[in-house]
Amino acid sequence: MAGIKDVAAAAGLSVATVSRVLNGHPSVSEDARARVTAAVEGLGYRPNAVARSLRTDQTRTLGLVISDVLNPYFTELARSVEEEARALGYSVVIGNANERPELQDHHVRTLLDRRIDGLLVSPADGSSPLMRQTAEGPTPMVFVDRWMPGLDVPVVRADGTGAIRDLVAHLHGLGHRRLAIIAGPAATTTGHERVEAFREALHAYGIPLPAELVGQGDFQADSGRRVTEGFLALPEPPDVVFAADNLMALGALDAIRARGLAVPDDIGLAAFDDIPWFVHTGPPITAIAQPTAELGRAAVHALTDLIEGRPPQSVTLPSRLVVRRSCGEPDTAAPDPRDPRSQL
Amino acid sequence: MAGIKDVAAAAGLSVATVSRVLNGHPSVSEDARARVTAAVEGLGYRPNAVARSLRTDQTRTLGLVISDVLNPYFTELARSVEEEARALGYSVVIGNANERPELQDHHVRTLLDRRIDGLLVSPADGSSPLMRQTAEGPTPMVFVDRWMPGLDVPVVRADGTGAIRDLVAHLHGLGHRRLAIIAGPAATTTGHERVEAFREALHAYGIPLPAELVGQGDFQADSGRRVTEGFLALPEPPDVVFAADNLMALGALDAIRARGLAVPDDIGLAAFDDIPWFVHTGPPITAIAQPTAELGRAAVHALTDLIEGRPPQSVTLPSRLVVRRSCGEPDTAAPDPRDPRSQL
DNA sequence: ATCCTCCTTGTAATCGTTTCCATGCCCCGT
DNA sequence: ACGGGGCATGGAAACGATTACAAGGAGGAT
Repeated sequence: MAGIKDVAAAAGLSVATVSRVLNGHPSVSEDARARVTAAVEGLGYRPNAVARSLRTDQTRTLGLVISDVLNPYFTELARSVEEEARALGYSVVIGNANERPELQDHHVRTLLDRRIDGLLVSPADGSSPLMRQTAEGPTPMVFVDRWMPGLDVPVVRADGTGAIRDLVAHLHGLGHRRLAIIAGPAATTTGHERVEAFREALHAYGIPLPAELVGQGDFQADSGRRVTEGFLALPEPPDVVFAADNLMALGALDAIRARGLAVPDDIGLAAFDDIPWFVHTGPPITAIAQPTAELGRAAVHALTDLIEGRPPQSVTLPSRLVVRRSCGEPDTAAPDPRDPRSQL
Repeated sequence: MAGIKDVAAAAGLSVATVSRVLNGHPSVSEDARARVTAAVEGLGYRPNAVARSLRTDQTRTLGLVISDVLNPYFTELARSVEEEARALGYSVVIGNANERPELQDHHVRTLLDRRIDGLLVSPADGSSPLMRQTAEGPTPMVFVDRWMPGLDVPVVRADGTGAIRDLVAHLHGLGHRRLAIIAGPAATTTGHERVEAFREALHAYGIPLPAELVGQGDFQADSGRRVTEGFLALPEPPDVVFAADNLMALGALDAIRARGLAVPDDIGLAAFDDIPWFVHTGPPITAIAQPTAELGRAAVHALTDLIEGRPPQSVTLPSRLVVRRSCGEPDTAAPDPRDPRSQL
């Protein structure tokens, strides 16, 4: 493969000049610029990014470690991160932790070894020592969606409390009183925050959240199924099940159907995280939508700010309730025929 | 950040010995090994992968360029590729082409610049000059799912003809005679192959496939919606619409509902590519399932074979029909309560 | 005791860039 | 005419690892 030396030889110039042309250095003659351009063209030369990175100590690459690629929420987050990063001249390398702390650490280590310029993490685990250490290390880092408290790392996330209050109001308006939640892992911020927000919102209506109506899930469909089976086996099953993420909601839907029950007539279902498919399920699922794409963009900005020496900004964006039919007929007489999420 | 020199100094040895220890070179004393290990531990040293790559001319990284991350089929493919690659000691960098040839080229170029050891591509476009050029270049390459004819590049893919025949038989058995298809872009292999297989399968039953029943989509939901609206506006609309991928099927479902029609009573719907959500739609959608995870694994093996100098193997795996309820009640009296896809 | 071999270690070249510094040149002001 | 200040260019030193080659030392065979 042709190197910069070959270009220099072909252009009859030194490698220094070729490098200057390639990097748009001002102090280079028109003539030299033209000769180099021609030689580059002729040889099909492409600079070796590895060598360049070694020398300049920057890779123009961002790392993104997410907890589960198969979760459409994270997929969309990843897409938006990549798009924004590309617009700013960075590449993105994604590491999928699969909700497993040791895999998460593996990816963090690998990315650090590769000398990425910055790291975007949605921690699968509340207490990874590697993460603490990384946060204190020289590589810029930003948390997105989930975070770890007590670290001096900017956080970009959505706040669900308002939307959860709206959801509870909606459910209460529909006459539901016995409400259950499938929680995420307690080790994640999103895992317990959503439960607490739910509990508080219920409290405002004087509704308690007893322990038997709080199921412990792990953000995967199977756990939603399992927890829901438990709810349904209760002497007094809940009126509505609220799943703390979309995958567990799907599992819950499975469990309800397997039991021969109908949504929403026999039991209601709502989910945190709205995904395009929720429009098409039977029935369409009421959900809390995060501004996923904006989160991705904001995270990239916070990270590049950090990398390029500007003061970074933690961001918290609001989520919003999207009412569909899985908890009973909505209050509005005529449901909007063009659901905003039906635009895939 | 600590470098190999610091380790050497701390251990009282030369960098050469340190490097040897790090790479498991046999000829190094127990004593040296221990001193180096201690120094590495003490300094928290991690080798700089960039420098290593420059010297050894290998990055232990694979590139994967797919057409659309938001398509669950590709997401799962990516996941399986990453897992298998990791098991073999490689990292994976994903490039999302978003079905746009110029973006695809951008990612291919970036990956090549980064000197990845091998490239896995599902071309968004049948005729990218860059792709031809890359195929002839020194970087090992393998096509997965889609491919470009006329290039000496191994192909790992699923064959849908058998399953499409099964689908047509199923539809015919249900009494459907007027069958339409939403095709993918003609520039992709999967785009036209599926139409041809469909046409042939119909032919075996003496059913024609007139031009007005072949809609031109682009593998995105919107195109499915648009094409289906066209079908429904026909003087004689089809009995069943077969979408060549899952996203277009979702668009079709939208269009049908928007028209106030019911699936399968008013019109049937089937899709190529089975995804977990098809179990939960109203009604569950009959689809053709590809062995996605196996495809990913096989692709990684073919690529690493090429990289490591073994003879690579093109692989074609069969797809299979998964009958659900979107084309009418299945023939079997009692539908299987445990749909295989309900395991997310 | 001498020589040969094997094992361990160190010195230094190398990978492909960027960039500091020195050099030569041209042009301008005096 | 001469000095000085750009400007364009080239030579060579990094960046942090791997590895070819050389060399020193221990130990066995003669």
